[in-house]
Amino acid sequence: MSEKPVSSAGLRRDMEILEVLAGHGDGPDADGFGVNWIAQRLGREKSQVSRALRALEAEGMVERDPVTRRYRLGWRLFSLAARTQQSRLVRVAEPFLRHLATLFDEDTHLCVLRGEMVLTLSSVPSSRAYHRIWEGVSVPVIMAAAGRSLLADWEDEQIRELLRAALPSGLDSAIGGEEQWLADIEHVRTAGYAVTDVELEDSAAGVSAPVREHRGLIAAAISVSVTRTPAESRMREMGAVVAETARRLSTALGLPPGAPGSGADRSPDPAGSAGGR
Amino acid sequence: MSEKPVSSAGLRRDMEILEVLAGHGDGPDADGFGVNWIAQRLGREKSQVSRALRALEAEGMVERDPVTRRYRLGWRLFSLAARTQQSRLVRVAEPFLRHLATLFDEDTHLCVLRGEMVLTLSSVPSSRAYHRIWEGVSVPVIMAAAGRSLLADWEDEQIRELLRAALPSGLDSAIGGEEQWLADIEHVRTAGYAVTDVELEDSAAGVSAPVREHRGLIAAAISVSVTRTPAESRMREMGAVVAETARRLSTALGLPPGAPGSGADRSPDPAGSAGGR
DNA sequence: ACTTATTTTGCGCTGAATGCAACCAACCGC
DNA sequence: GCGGTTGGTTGCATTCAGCGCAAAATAAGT
Repeated sequence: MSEKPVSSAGLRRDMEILEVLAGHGDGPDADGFGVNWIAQRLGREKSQVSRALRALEAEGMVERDPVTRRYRLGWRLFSLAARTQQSRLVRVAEPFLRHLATLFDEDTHLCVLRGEMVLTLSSVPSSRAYHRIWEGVSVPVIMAAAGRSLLADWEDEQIRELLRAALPSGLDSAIGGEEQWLADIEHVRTAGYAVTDVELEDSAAGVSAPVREHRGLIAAAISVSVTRTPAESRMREMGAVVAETARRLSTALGLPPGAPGSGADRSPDPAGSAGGR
Repeated sequence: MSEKPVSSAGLRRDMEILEVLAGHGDGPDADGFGVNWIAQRLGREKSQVSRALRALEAEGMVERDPVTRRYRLGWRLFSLAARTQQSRLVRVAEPFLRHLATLFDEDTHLCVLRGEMVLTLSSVPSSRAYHRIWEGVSVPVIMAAAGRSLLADWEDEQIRELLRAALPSGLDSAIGGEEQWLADIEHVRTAGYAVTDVELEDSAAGVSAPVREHRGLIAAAISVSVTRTPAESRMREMGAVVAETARRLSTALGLPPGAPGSGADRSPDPAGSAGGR
């Protein structure tokens, strides 16, 4: 009659504490929070919070600045998440891919970037008959429909470098020149998806959108290949849907609500003058 | 003298469970883990694990596949992890790592010191095929390529202490003796980077350089592992580039242009942070 | 259907978390 | 130096929540 004894009290308390520590935005955001502040915010006993925090620290869930005595989230959370993110990606993405595959009735793929190659992790085929199996196959990033989405966070300079290295011959016209690429990528940054016309023979055209993991980095891309190219407007429609799906997948992977385009901080050029090769 | 009332029992149990869920590599890696398997692996009561998992699920720390009934880490954990200090560091460092990875076409890592272990925060793989995933994994500081860079600000005496504690057997020759270490570290202080020959099997050799945060303290290290060892001179070239990149990253983190060697204040007693005991 | 494998639940008992208050330690202005 | 204020830890009796055992429920084979 009272309530459900669903979750244990101690755990709930710990989670509340972690949530407070995670919550940037209110209070002295500067760095970390003191015991008293947390206790007051949760309406709990100081002693309780103090002890809980010491336990959490012993486990590495939080860490304490030795000088300011303030707590913040610890390395253990990061470590746990980082080790699992990889395997989690495919599993969590599957229903999203299937949704798109049935919605458009086109082959839908999940791709990741490895070096300068795009690796297809999983595919959901359309209802139409045989398809080429892409799972486990790598193709050069400039050839893949998902390429533009996967590179969206790269510095323009790095992209140019990659393109110049990967476009030895006069293929420029075939897959679009450097400027076309940069324009496409800018489109990914603003609109959230990419539209490609002609690249690999098998997947003539397609739309793709970047998927971000918990840290906000682009971890993968959803790519829908289109066999018979529809009208331009239709492609854009599809792109918007794919982008939205990719965004929801990102959230399911733990990406916090903020910074969808990751416009947060385009960090300064790491290359600089270090040209030596 | 029986035991230490360090950490609470329930929390420790929960952490052990999470650690099992994060640890893919043994057991039915495929998808999550069942209650029984976890209980057996931890040597705990099934009932205990069952209840703990339900509580963790209610908090979103783990999630259960409704059909296979297996557990795996949940969105809440990832969401929290995204807001750690380490995540911020990773996000800022990523383009710098990528720059090095493409420049050398070698795996590039960002590592931090945690107690006497080196935790790899993020890795950017080279174009060459499959590599071991190091993200979220810790290795002893004496085994890591980044170790020398991370310890560069320590007092010689403390380094000796650490080495003596960490070198129980006759490994000295394998990874270089005390004096070799101190010489290497002195090299980091003067030249800004470290070169290591043979440590972990997987990352045979590499170069690394320390990254400093706004106060000038070493917060992390960039480490480029080299699979096929190139000539000595080439390694030194790479070292210089890595050091320069690390310095740019430091600046991006808020380090003022001055005091690159941070000879400013060799902090008197960092020993307080010593881990287990 | 039966048998096995896996997970959940009921329930006394014990140990660990709770809350209060006292205690400790900085920090601040004077 | 002193009293005051803020921030954090510790001692201790009470009490409640988690523990383990075993039995019930559920799923999965055969």
